[in-house]
Amino acid sequence: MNKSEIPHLLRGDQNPPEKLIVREPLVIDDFKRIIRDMGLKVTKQRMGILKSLNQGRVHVTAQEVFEEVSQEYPDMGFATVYRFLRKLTEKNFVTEVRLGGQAARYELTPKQHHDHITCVRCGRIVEFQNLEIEQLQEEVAVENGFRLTHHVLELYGICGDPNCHQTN
Amino acid sequence: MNKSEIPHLLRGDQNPPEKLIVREPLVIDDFKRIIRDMGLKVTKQRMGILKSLNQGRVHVTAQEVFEEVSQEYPDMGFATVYRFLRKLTEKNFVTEVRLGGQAARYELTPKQHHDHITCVRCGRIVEFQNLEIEQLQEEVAVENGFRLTHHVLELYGICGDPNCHQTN
DNA sequence: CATTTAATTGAAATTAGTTGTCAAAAGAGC
DNA sequence: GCTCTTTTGACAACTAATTTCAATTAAATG
Ligand SMILES: [Mn+2]
Ligand SMILES: [Mn+2]
Ligand SMILES: [Zn+2]
Ligand SMILES: [Zn+2]
Repeated sequence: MNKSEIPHLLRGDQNPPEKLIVREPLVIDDFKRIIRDMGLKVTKQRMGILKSLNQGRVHVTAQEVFEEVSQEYPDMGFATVYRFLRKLTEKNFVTEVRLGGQAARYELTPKQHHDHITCVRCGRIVEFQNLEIEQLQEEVAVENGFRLTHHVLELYGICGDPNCHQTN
Repeated sequence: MNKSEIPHLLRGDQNPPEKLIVREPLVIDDFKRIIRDMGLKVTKQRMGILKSLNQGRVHVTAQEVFEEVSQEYPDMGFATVYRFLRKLTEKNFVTEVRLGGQAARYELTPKQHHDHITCVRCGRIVEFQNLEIEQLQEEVAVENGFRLTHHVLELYGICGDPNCHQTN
């Protein structure tokens, strides 16, 4: 990874930032538990999809999951990925992130709720948590006579990478 | 409109709420000015699209615009609506609102920036403005080494309409 | 007003992402 | 292993949006 991509270095901070959103990696047995908790059968395809979500990049598309799992199970179908991602999302084991009309991205739902800020130049996604904003959203809902169920907060901007600051 | 759909009445407020986001209706000459400002030719299709956006419902889909303009110009094509809405959006005369993977909705960009809260039961969309949240978004961006360009904040919940409170 | 020219149009094809269908394959309980 | 039900992959279908292209039209020019 290019050092210039790391904002805290550009800002001259002394220590690397703690990753804001903590993810405790899962093991094989966790995958099985997740699948059985949903009342579904454990299959190699489903195990592969969870394994793929659990390692490597965090916000992946169905396409990316498909490609990754296909390495191990070459005759897996697209539909299986979409179907299982949908189930996981319904049961909140996975969170769907939709960035501006593009393909949906998926991540294993971490303990802490968070939102995202995306670089419009390089596509880098940074996670953040802001309890003040969360609280204010509740207030806005009440003021308008709503009971809040969920929200989508996506920030877009230009990140600290010098490549992303080109004026063109 | 059903009285029970109006949150301020349910909350027992004395006066109807001022519409938070003010929209000064445009006239024919404004449409022409908008089109010419973009360096485009004035056509009856484009005039019809702007007229449609200017009257009636605020957050409309391309489909809805197409249907409305088709009444007057029955042989207008879909592509014309999409093309012009895209141009208008690029030039910020129109704002695209995307609610959860559905078809994009469009509105003439009003003077004041605002966000939306949508009822997950009846689909009603209410506009709001919260400068505190806007400010906090800026701070979040800076903290993460970003220069903020824009954001998407969509709240979802259950509105004041009794029909929307059914526990089913 | 007529001529010219480049922009715009509608129809249809195309794309991207996702969902539905269905017969064959494969888990899970016995 | 046998049975029953779920799950699967292939492929069709679907939705929203975009692209292509020949015909039409706005508008600049004289
Ligand atoms: Mn995330
Ligand atoms: Mn609005
Ligand atoms: Zn960047
Ligand atoms: Zn409602």
